[in-house]
Amino acid sequence: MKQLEIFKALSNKTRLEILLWLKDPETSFPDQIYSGFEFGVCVGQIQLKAGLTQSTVSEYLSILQRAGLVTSTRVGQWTYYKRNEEAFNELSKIIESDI
Amino acid sequence: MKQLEIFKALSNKTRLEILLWLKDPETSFPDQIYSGFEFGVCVGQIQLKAGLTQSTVSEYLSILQRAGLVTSTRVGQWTYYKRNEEAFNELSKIIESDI
DNA sequence: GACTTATATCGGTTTTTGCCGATATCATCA
DNA sequence: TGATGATATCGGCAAAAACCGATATAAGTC
Repeated sequence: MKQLEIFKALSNKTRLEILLWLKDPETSFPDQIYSGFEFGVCVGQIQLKAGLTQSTVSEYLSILQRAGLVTSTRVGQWTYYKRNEEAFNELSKIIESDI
Repeated sequence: MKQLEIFKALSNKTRLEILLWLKDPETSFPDQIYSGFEFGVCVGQIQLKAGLTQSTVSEYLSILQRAGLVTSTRVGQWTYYKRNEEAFNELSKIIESDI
C-alpha cells in the first residue's frame, strides 16, 4: 500500500512543516542566496530552519522522497529538495475516491 | 495541528481497511442482518473482519473517531460506527491548499 | 438482583519512530 | 592528493504505537 507510506510520511510535525516551507521557498528561505530555487532548497537551509540535527533532517527528507512527496537534485555538493506537486494532487484524489 | 492527528490515524493498515469497509457496509458486512446500516456497523462485526482482538479494534475505532473520520452511535448494547464523509472532503481540500 | 452480551478501558510486551552523535561518502578546491 | 564542506548512513537510546489479555462498565434478559 503506497498510501500507507504517504500517510506515515505525513505523520510528523517537522516533516509537515518542511513541506509547508517548500511551498514558498523564497519567503521561507531568504538566506539561500545563490542559484535561485528552480531545484528547491538544500538540506543545510532546511536543517537550520528545522532546528534538528543534520542526520535527522537528511533522514526526514528521504522519508518524504520515498513517499514521493518531494524530489531531489544533486548540484555539486548540494542536494536540493523540492515539492512534487503532482503527488499532492494525486493524494487529494485518492482521498476523494480510494480511502 | 489537527491534520497531524488525522494523518496518524491513517498511518495504520488495519485502520485504513476499516475505513474502506465502512465505505460499503452492505457488501463488507453481509452478516450484520439486523437494523440496516443507517447507524453504521457495530464493533463486533468490524472486529471479526479485522481479525484482531476486541480491545485493539475498539481502540482503533476511537482513534478514528478522535481524528473525526468516523462517528459513533450507541443503540442498546451496540456501538455503531460510520464514516464521516465530510471529514474526507475537508481533508482532500486541506491537501489541495494547506499542506 | 444475578447472568449474558457488547464495548471500553487498563496494564503489559514488542515493534516502530524520533531523535541523536559518529562516521562514511561525495564534490570541490588548493 | 590532502583538506574542507555538504550530505548520507549507521548504531544507539528514549518515546510512542501496535498489539494483547484481563477487567470494568453498560445494556438487556430472566
